[in-house]
Amino acid sequence: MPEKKRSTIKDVASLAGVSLQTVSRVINNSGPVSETTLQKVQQAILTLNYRPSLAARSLPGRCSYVIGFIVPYEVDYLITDPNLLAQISGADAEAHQRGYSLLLSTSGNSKNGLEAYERFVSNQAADGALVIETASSSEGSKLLSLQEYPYVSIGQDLGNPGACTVDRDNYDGGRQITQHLLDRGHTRIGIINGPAFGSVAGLQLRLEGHQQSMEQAGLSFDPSLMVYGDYTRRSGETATQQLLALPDPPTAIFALNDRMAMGAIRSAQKAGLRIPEDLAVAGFDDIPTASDFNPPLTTISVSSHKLGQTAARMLFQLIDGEPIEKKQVVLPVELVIREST
Amino acid sequence: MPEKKRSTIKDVASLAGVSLQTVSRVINNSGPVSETTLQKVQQAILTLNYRPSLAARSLPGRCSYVIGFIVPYEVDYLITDPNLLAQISGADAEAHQRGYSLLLSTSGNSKNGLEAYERFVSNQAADGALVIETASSSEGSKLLSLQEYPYVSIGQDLGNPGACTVDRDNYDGGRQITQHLLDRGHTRIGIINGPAFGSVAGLQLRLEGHQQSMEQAGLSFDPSLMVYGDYTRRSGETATQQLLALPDPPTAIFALNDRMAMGAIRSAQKAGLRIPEDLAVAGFDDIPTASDFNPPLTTISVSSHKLGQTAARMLFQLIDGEPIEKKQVVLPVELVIREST
DNA sequence: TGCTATTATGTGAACGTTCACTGTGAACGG
DNA sequence: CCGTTCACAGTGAACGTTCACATAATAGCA
Repeated sequence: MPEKKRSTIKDVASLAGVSLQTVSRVINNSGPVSETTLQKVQQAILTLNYRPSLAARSLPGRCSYVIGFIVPYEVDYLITDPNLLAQISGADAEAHQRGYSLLLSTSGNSKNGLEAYERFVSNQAADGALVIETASSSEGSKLLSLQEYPYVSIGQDLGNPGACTVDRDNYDGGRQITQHLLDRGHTRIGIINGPAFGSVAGLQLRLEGHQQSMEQAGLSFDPSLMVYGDYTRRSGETATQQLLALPDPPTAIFALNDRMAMGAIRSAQKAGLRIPEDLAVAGFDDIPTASDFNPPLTTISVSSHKLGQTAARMLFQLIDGEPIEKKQVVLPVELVIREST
Repeated sequence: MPEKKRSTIKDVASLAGVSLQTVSRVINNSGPVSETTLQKVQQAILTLNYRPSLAARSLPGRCSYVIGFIVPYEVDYLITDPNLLAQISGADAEAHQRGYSLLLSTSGNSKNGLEAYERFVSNQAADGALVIETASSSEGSKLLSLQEYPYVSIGQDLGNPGACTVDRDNYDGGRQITQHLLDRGHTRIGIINGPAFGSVAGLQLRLEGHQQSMEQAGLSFDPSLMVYGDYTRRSGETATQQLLALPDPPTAIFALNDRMAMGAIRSAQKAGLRIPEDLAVAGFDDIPTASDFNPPLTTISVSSHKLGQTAARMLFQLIDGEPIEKKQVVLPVELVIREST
């Protein structure tokens, strides 16, 4: 006979023959309980399949056992980012382990993206939030830090230099890709950058890594070999056409993300070039389809799952008020050499 | 001077000079309020930037203003599914519009995937849930329906034929792809199916659509032209090798998802075949990289955003206790013809 | 033995909101 | 002019949990 009402702490208490408070103590083991009562209570909890109500628990000013994950609205780019879900999943895994749940906000249909941030702060629906940083997210982060709301940025937080952030090592990635191309004998390396204006800090670092490698090899960075795209494959194609039309075209292209790299390859193939013999192409991010591409793409890989997990772990430190030794965490990246270079 | 405590309904009431209940009435417009008091209260709410506490609101047995989204744990396949996030985003948009938030559960690290389901039911953390149906999710759905927990399946709910489901029109998709290949003059069409055992109902429907088209054209479905993969690109490659090794190999391949189709193309190219001249290949799902592929993939497309949105809308009907006229909703699909056929 | 520290349990209030009532006046029909 | 109805506002309790405090029983020590 299934009960209509869910069992409450009261039911458990009366079944075990103890007071509410004792049951509460058992649940949170927040106080001394004798061995015998402990067992009685645990037995009762099991029998009734009792679970504390999240709402009631968070009411007395405590925590909500929920963390937020904010994905700023960015037309289609982010939503189709295959690595994003893995980041979310990583954060969820970490949250789950601590008995937390994950509240996702894609800050959907509201023109004013800030609404999503405000909800988190004043709703007290979540004890903290993870924020995917993009070109359009800095306002939101500023709002969070202003309210002293605990949050961790995934990516560079442009608005708040002192904020806690977790990011892949973009600098080292740019360095490694370039070094790899240099090792292959290339000296003229074309760059397909993101948008010229409003470019994200991550891309800037990739570029700096590139320059560093070039200079270390005694070469100088040639701005005439850099063109701009907008992350899409199509922009990678047109960018490549520009590069190949140069009087002295590059023998290798480093696209700052995989999609543009794929566009570059396609564009070059259409022009009759063989990859990698006539033109080497490398990307960045290692999206799942990078290995499926034709030819498979050399790129920079970082575990998105770990990225999310690390960020979540940091957020919990923040929530618990623990001191954070390192506010900016940079995750190591891995060069994945495939057939495109 | 920023207040430490968030403002409560009490603060609003005293500022507006009315009782708590009146404020509550304004918020939920659940009762008659005179024009003048209405304005006073609204003014006070604005001044204090007041937002009702979710926890307190859901405590008196009402709803939690949260819906869940359960993604069953499936090694890497689902997490890297680029369409999944769009579905989530669609559901979130719909939820957002109703003042709801979305609690995501990737049922992460718990071996026993059911834990995620139980949490939703007994925690009363969410008023209902959206469930991505996979081969491994039927147990969980059964648990939900047993507890009379409101939920909507995305995909076919194998465990509960009476459940509310939203799905793309797999049958029609299979039909359209096959018809398209027949129109191109192909009569021997190879099929790359999902796993032979534990295959999902969606795939079965795609196959039935295929058969229907074949029979309508006066052809019969040839089981010897069907091989099995496991959704991955690699399995598509080996499956294609099998098909091409046949004494009378097919001139076209219909892979039941895009990834396997990509594997098929790559495998055929390696064997020296031209796509689509020597072999036409079609997929299913229209993952973002399908158009980026080389050559771009002919496939079946459905708006994932809309899928999630429709499911959420249905869930809200369920939660509100509204009668559901159609429990199984099937979203129309679109044939996207690209260069691979 | 008596006095304090410790362990184990129970009691009442509080968290912020909504629900079921109760109480006003005013409008209306007879 | 009186009873009924309505529009509006307020009051107290309840939701399920935890917190601060009070109590009872045990143990430790002089």
